[in-house]
Amino acid sequence: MSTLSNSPYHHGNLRQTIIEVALKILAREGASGLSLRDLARVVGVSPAAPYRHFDSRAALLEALAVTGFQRFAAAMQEVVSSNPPDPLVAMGKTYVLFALDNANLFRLMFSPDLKKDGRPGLKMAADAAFETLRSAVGGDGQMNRIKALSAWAKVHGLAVLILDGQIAIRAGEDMEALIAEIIDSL
Amino acid sequence: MSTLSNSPYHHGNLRQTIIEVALKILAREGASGLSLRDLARVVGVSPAAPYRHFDSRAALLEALAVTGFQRFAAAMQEVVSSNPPDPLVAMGKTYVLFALDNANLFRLMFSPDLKKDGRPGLKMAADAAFETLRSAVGGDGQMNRIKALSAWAKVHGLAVLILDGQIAIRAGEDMEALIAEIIDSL
DNA sequence: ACCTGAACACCGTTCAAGT
DNA sequence: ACCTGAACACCGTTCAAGT
Repeated sequence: MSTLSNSPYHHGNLRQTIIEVALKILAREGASGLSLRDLARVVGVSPAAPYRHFDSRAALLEALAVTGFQRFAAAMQEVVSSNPPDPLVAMGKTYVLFALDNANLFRLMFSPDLKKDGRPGLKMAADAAFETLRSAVGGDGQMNRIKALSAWAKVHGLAVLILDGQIAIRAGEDMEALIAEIIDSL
Repeated sequence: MSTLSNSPYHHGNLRQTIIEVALKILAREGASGLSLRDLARVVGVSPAAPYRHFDSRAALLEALAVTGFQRFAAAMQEVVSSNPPDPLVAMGKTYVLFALDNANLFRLMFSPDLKKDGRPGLKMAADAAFETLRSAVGGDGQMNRIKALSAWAKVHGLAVLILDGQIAIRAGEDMEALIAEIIDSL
């Protein structure tokens, strides 16, 4: 049971609170706008407090990215479970829409700075998420490696280019329809 | 003619010197490892000196990214000029190899933080580079918009996934051969 | 066990002042 | 015109000290 104390962070929930607030700031400002000191200020805690729960800023970002991969994997699982007529196409659309709906989180998941640190938890979460993809797509042996990589590259590239604003919508065009047209050619 | 003075930056070449040194640091450390103060130290100038030539750190990064898009466009022009049997495939391979050979520069060119600032020079350089692509590929009207975007997404996605280490090489496999196999299916 | 306060070594940026 | 020196408001991180 939670107490009515106004210093609830002695009760072990600071870590979770930090992650939740950080996810909100990330969604609004992007990773570069997420500072540990500012985060501590928002949460109402001293600048040193987050270090009880995360080794470093990079460790916090890793935790956020891991959350992102888990949500991503869940979205993929869900669309597969719904037994769509063409699973590959359905997953491709979900992949791109997830990126658009979680733009800054998606960018963090593939951030080179995070990868540079070689954090093992991130790679594990990413591998787990993509294993979900692989098993759904190649589980029956219908696709070879080259075809699977081609499909992945196309879907991922589409997501990244739209996020970057490189693929812009034209007058009278609908982004979801455009995505569907491109993914349908898988 | 250059002087033998040991303070050559009164002669108007500090801007160019900064860009050259910054490109080297970028290649080694990535954008997050490029600090203006460190850069000034390496060049042998005060921390405020770069501000005579660049409005901000973001303005310097933009200049580097613009240089990147110019080199990228030049690489694309060159491969088209060599009249390859299949221009689309040849450009695709050059696209991916450029990304691998200039990893940190390529990442900067598509950096969300840079885009976030809405710097107009960056968008112009990017548009010019991709116009080169478009005119080479769609100039004869053989490709429609969907096919062109599909090819672009696939090539760009392949580059990004390899850079991120998501597409790893297997035993006895050669990365260039793998790229060729994937691009050949364009 | 968990958090605070103060400190250290950095940043990006500005601005008066020097040549 | 171009650069310096010093300052300001920030960082991430560490560490002794408090409860």
